[in-house]
Amino acid sequence: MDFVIAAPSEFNFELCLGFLQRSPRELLHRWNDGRVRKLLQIGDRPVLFELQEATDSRSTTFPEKGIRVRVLNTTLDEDERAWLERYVRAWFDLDTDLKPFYAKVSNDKLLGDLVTRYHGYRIIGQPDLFESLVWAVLGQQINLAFAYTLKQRFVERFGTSFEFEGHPYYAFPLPGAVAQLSDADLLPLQFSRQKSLYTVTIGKAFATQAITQESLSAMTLAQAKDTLMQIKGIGNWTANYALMKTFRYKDAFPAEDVGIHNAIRLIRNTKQKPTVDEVRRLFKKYKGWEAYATLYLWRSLPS
DNA sequence: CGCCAGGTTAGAG
DNA sequence: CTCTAACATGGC
Repeated sequence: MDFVIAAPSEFNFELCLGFLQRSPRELLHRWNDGRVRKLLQIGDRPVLFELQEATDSRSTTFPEKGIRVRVLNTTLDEDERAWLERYVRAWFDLDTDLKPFYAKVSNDKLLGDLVTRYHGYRIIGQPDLFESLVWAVLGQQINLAFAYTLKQRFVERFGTSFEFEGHPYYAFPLPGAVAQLSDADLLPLQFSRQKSLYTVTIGKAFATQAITQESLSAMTLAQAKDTLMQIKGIGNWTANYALMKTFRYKDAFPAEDVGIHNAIRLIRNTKQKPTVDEVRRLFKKYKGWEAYATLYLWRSLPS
């Protein structure tokens, strides 16, 4: 079965696909020839779907810009189809109107050129809060390539997989499984003791429902951030990263992020990186769009 | 080899 | 409250 999801004109599928193709170690989706495939669980059923750009301006049966969704391994009923459509819309942040952001920063010193060059680039979300938080912890204080190595080992070892046409499709490890892990499981994957502790702590917080995605989704950004930061290992950077990627708060951004700092340094062509306080001051002019300012700065970084 | 990496915490001052 | 050391190892 397949269907098309309409996308706004400020959407560039290729750029967004580029983000998903960042690391050859990524196991949570596969890509090939302009298409991306991902495994989800609907209830207890594996659902494997494929996305590709849907552009056919000659047709009047679907919009000029859109994403074609094909479900590969099963058939969905109407409720499930609607659920998958919402998932994809959220994944690619299709419901955000970027016009006000572009208008705001079109002449900005840092972002002006970037929003022209990467017009239609959107925040690829991480719809699952647990996955968002653990991935952020893996990325703390190490280079992204190594973070992907850790994630690959973690997902291979503790996630579940579903085979289709000879390829495995992985799902992220569930909190219940992660809560039962220890240093003995994670240090061999080259987690630091700190990452090991933080990962298991987050697993326990979700497994015991001390934290639930549902309860956080009802909070304000400040409330959600405070709640998350009570968990050991989740600081301001991690909380904001997850809130930006999972709940898509447009005003969330990880001010401590070294990628933001380096992007600003490179655009300004200066030797010194800005301080966190300076970044916060700079970002005041992006009020309401801090998450997107962050995205475009990240995109500006070399490879 | 040396410096840096999509930070956070605990402890000192 | 602010500042600093420790974490821990790959990537380049």
